[in-house]
Amino acid sequence: MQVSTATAGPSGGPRARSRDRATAEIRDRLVEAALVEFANHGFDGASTRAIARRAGAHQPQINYHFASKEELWKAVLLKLLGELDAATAIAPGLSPRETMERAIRGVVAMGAARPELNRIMIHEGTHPSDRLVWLVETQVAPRTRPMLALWEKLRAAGEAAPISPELLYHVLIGAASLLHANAPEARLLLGIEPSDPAIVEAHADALVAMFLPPNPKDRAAR
Amino acid sequence: MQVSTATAGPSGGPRARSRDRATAEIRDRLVEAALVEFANHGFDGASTRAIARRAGAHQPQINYHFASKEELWKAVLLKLLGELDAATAIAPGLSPRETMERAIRGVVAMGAARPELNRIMIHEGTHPSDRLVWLVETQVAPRTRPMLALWEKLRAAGEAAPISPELLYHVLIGAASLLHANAPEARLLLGIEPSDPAIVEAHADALVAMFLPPNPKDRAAR
DNA sequence: GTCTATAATTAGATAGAC
DNA sequence: GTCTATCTAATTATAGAC
Repeated sequence: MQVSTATAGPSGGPRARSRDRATAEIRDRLVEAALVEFANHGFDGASTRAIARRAGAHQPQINYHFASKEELWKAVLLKLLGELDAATAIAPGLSPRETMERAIRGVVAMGAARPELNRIMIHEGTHPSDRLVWLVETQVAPRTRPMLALWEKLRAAGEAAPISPELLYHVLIGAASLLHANAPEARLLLGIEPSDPAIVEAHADALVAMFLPPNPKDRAAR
Repeated sequence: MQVSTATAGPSGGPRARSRDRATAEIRDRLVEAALVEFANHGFDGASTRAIARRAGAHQPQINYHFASKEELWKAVLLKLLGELDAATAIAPGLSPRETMERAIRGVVAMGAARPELNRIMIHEGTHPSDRLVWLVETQVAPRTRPMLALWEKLRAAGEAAPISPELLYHVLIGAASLLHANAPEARLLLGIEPSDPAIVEAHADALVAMFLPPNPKDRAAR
């Protein structure tokens, strides 16, 4: 990564700050363009020329602002995962069941708003690579553990569908994200627009009903 | 692979049949190799050289046996979809519920045995292309319609989870296939082997329980 | 920081000897 | 049918003028 080492004064006069702002902007434009190209064609299938063109920049600017295509890819994922964190942030004071419901709705909302994250993860997950190891070990695993612990608690309380924690992650993410990751297919096959708010809500409702079925004890208590 | 030098007689002596057999064999080896490369890297990311290497052939043989990379890709899908049909063939005399249960178990079994089909479909579904149009219109749509009709029947009978037919396809396929499509990720993240028969069975059992929950009427009748 | 030019490699496809 | 050589185009990355 190219750090903007100030050529200006000791540490940042007005001009240096203005230039830093411009640098941050072009970097973000490149990340936004790369996110789409990586999501559409996979890492190998995406070309830095197409990314630069989409960003309104020249191809060598990628190697200037990022050390390599791979570093650009990592920047893409860090940005998208930050947005995922915002969409699934846990609110304090909620019951385990409410927490899980919020997580499910957050995952669906994120998949609809930013299908690129799931597209990229799905592309990468199909074959072993150094990128996949980085992604799983440093990003996915830390985010997954709290959800699996929560699931075990719900299962013990009889409030969760009969799915083992080992299977939960892929069953839930698959059920929640494929419609959006493969939205172009859904448009052709079903003639629907997966990002339509009414569909997003129906989708989330269905998943909550399936993964968090009504608790028999609650029904008895009513 | 060296074939008998025979140019053989006018139309189909023993030697011609032997050559046809050899041709069919190399074609299938190329299809099997292509299936893995397309599944791992997507259409754009897969190279014909890597495919030929995996098949123990030379790169120009692909253009000799298939008109183009795209025709090879279509041959891959026709083979895999034929196997899917075999795995999900409907048995006569079963109730709608039993038929749906068999379909769910067949989809899971196919995903575990041939993860390449779902990997390729997932790669293609992320962006519009002529290949996607061909895939959806000529292959996916005809196979999907009977399943959706069956689902509506089950929903009307109160035997199906509360998912609209429009959402069913992607929710079910996502829940059933992501674990296998992204098996390399699951191995790293969870330390499990998704093709393990015990996991395949537990996975299918969980999906059947979630998508075909016990019918309240049946419970009342017991 | 940008942009032109280009190096070094690889892509899909073809020609022609065998 | 196979296989070597090769064509054209596209790839990531770099050099250097501005």
